[in-house]
Amino acid sequence: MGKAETVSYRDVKRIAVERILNGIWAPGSVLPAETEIAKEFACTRTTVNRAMRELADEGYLERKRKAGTRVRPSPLRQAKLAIPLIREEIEATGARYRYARVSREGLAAPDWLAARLGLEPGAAVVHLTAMHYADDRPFAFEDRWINVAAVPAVAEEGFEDLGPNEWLVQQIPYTEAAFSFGAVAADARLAEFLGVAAGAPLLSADRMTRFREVPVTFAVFYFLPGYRVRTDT
Amino acid sequence: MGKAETVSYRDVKRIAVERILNGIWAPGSVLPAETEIAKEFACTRTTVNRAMRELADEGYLERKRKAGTRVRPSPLRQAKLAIPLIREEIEATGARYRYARVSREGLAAPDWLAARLGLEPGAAVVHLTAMHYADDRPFAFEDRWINVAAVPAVAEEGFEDLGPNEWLVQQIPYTEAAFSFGAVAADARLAEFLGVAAGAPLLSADRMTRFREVPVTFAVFYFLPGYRVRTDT
DNA sequence: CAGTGGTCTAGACCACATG
DNA sequence: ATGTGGTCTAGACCACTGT
Repeated sequence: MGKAETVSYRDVKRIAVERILNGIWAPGSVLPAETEIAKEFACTRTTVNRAMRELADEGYLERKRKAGTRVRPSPLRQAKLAIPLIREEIEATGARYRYARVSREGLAAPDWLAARLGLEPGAAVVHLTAMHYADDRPFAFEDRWINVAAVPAVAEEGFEDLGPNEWLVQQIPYTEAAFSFGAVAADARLAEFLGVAAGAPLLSADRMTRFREVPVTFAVFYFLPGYRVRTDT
Repeated sequence: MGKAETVSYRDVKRIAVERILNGIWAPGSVLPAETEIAKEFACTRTTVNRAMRELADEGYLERKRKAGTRVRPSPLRQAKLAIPLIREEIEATGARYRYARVSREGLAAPDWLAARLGLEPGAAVVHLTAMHYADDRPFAFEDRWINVAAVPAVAEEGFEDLGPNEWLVQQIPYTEAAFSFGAVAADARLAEFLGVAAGAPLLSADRMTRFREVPVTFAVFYFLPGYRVRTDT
């Protein structure tokens, strides 16, 4: 009658989550062994294993050999952030994106930057500032430093037309990045460029990027008051 | 001579990432079919499949049935955020955590809240405000609304000693949450509680929580200037 | 030591999307 | 129509770790 032919790992996941939510598998308690569950569901252990592995990834379960699988006493809270790629973010709203370079300068890394990136003091860097507009309204101000040793071609690039992010993605597509978010008050320069009052609260987003452990770039974006970063979920 | 006995999906992943970073498998290009790769690595397709599936999860690859596996033209940037559980965050720094309720009030949901949570207008809610201290210095101000229908026991709870987050986790351990971050200026009340000047830039973190689609709670946390949220990576 | 999860193999069928 | 990934089965050996 039913259409059940084979049991999918999705089925196992669904039912397992149901049991966790219902408290049938209570927080902290140990689940039956994979072989047991496989027997109950009439599927192979491989299938159960995949289901349980994913549930562990998702923060529901904790697994240890010999000790077994247990329901996380307090659920692991994790959220995925989609990284704001400014151009796409603006165009997704239907607005027209515009980039404008403010300044570009090659110089020796100041101490704070060298310390932050782990560069030798005085290493060559390029300092770049730029504005991003949505339909000609200010959207974000970018303040970026690029490690010349990591991307020698940056010495020849003026960034007049192409934003540094898009340029860098062409040069070094795959990098590791660390982010942080905070609130800062607009100083006179930021206030002018963003068209807000001095002291206005801005969301600042730092981004540190490495390629094979080598620091590539450190960028700070300042967003207009009211802008929010959201999780996908 | 070598110790190679079997090929692990980790080996496949490692080598695949290496090839992507080296440009051997260039952005946008199509990889050989799983059966081909399995032949090359002298392992089963199952093993290749797991490696490729995880690399797709991690943002390196894009997979489609028939079309095959290709290297993401521009890498998918995603970051994992560990959710700030204030008590743990404070205690992790070695500071002493202290919670203090500011106010608690049962009332009908105001329109903006009903709209935001998807409640019927006038639904019963509890409004709670509280302070979180680190070593008796202000750390964050919490402004929270709880849907009584989702957690009837909240009607009996005063939150004098136990913070709402910890209480809620006991009541409903497994929930779905959506977050957003932004910058706001401290109003007079926030300035007083946090010990900063009015207008100071504060990081605000919203958190909307549901259980089986039912809205449970909406909370906003305001953090002192200087506070930053970081990704794990 | 012994039990549990971690992983690989070998083979099969299926679903989907492209041409 | 056909090729590619998606998934399941059945069985095996191994690695870790609690007792």
